Amino acid sequence: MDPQALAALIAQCVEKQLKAHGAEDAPTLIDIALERPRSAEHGDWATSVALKVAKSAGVPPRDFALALARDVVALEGVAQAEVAGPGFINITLEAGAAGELVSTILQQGESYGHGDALAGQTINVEFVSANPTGPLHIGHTRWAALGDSLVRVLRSAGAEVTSEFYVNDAGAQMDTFGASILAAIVDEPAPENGYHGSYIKDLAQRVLAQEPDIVSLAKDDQIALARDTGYALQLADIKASLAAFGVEFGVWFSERTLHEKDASGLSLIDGSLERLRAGGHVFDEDDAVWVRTTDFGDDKDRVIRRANGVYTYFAADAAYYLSKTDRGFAKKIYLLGADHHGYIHRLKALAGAAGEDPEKNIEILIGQLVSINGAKLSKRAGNIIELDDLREWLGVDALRYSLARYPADSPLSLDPEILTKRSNDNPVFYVQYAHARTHQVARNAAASGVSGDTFDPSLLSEPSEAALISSLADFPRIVVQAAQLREPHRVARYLEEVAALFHRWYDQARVTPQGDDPIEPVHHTRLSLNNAAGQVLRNGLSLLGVSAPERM
RNA sequence: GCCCUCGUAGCUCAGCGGAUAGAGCAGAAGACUUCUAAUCUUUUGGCCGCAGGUUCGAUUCCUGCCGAGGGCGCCA
Repeated sequence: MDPQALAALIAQCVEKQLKAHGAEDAPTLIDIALERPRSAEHGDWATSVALKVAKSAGVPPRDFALALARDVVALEGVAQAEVAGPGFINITLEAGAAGELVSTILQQGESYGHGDALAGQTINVEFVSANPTGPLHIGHTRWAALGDSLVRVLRSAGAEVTSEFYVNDAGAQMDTFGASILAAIVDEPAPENGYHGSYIKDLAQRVLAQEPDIVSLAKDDQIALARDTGYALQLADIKASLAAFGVEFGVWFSERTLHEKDASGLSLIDGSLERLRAGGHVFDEDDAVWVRTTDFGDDKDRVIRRANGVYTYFAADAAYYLSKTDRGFAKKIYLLGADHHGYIHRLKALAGAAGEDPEKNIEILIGQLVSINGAKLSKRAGNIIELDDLREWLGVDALRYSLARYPADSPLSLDPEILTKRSNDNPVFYVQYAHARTHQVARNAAASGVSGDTFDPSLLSEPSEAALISSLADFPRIVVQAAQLREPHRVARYLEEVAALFHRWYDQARVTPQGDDPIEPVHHTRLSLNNAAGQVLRNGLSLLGVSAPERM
């Protein structure tokens, strides 16, 4: 029996008890809040539903729990239902009923963990969105790992998700970028506030190789050519870095397309301003056009078009936001670095000014900085640490896993020595090793004639087996939770728990008989449990973009 | 000055308003003629920054304070 089915049955029991006490409100499935107790003495599953609904029934929680427990224990497959503490109900399943889950997992295979909790939601997740003026650095690396895992988790929960990279390819920084490359080509010092760092010199050489005639052009044309050629090269590098990191984007959205005039001479930005004006949150003052973002919690109103008629960056943000709406995304998720947190109010204000609900249609996840060995890194400075270097140094798996196992808002300092260790210190190896071990066990089983063709779940009666099974049963719920809370790190933490329970079980129960002992049904049955554990570990790692090796 | 995030074991960090606050590492003691010991078992270690509030119940939600980091533009 899986927890969802159990929760549904308990919901019926609760409903019955509520009616018996004359209360009207029937609880939803969420109210059951079936959870896995930390302590094994508390059974396989526990619910605090009695504490929550007792008030509406007008009886003390413990009395309600006692009555409810009598109904629950009568359910098929339930071995025990005990009331503990103020009114918790601790449920122990019969070994056979719990073990059935193993065949469910093996049947569903890769799709075990997929669900429809977020079905019908169309979500746009924008992340990384680095300026195409330089290589991706360690901060981008964190957002790439986190954002991509979030996308996978959301999809697994049934949402329709598009991952998107906003390319800031318009604006003065692009000209500075072009001028910086040009300076390197003609061997002049970099312009003030320009980009330096050795990658500019590399780009300059590649631009020169591609456009050898650039030196003979007029100055403005030189800058434009250096800019556009360098941009194409740099963006291709960024795409290649992300692809090597296992991160794919559905849409690469160019900011320039927002500025382009259509046949009637109007750009998307022009149109957006008029749409916002219609919403009533736009006003004119000092010859400039403003959005009253203070209506939505911003600390000051924002200029969207300057007195000189030029749009601000905020105008492009507005047009971009509306573009997402026009492309059918009801929910827009932005993953931004901590240095962009000042954008929260103005972005939410955009949603409000556009006539949408800032609480529902837009979500902004702010991520804290990462450091390695306490060193913080700056993009403009020459000492950036690149994603590519990190990947080659630590490997995709260790890097992605380490970055995805912490919540985005937790400041993070990684220890490179731990990331390269092959032991318990390093959680990615611990989890991957557990997965490899399931394959090793299966290989040994096959070699000694344990086929798994007999499956009798009532034989899975060891405490370590019950613990492993109920953790495997929890996977779909963990995925939904990670999706709803936008916290993919929950998957990683869960996998570490499954790995620990698997290792413990491996230590205590054998799949292949020892020595000359005969092969018995329990061995076949345990092979199925072993394989189910491997499946869950594999499915979970895949949500994090981490490989699941069969041998280590 | 205003805004955002964070403050949990010696360290790095988990913790969906619930039970005795957890994991790994570090410290102590054990288990290898092994299904790979890359593992497992036992154990030491906490005013959950401080003070109030809401609640049957607060590490969790709210307010204030203290501390750490980051950010404030008619820049992009």
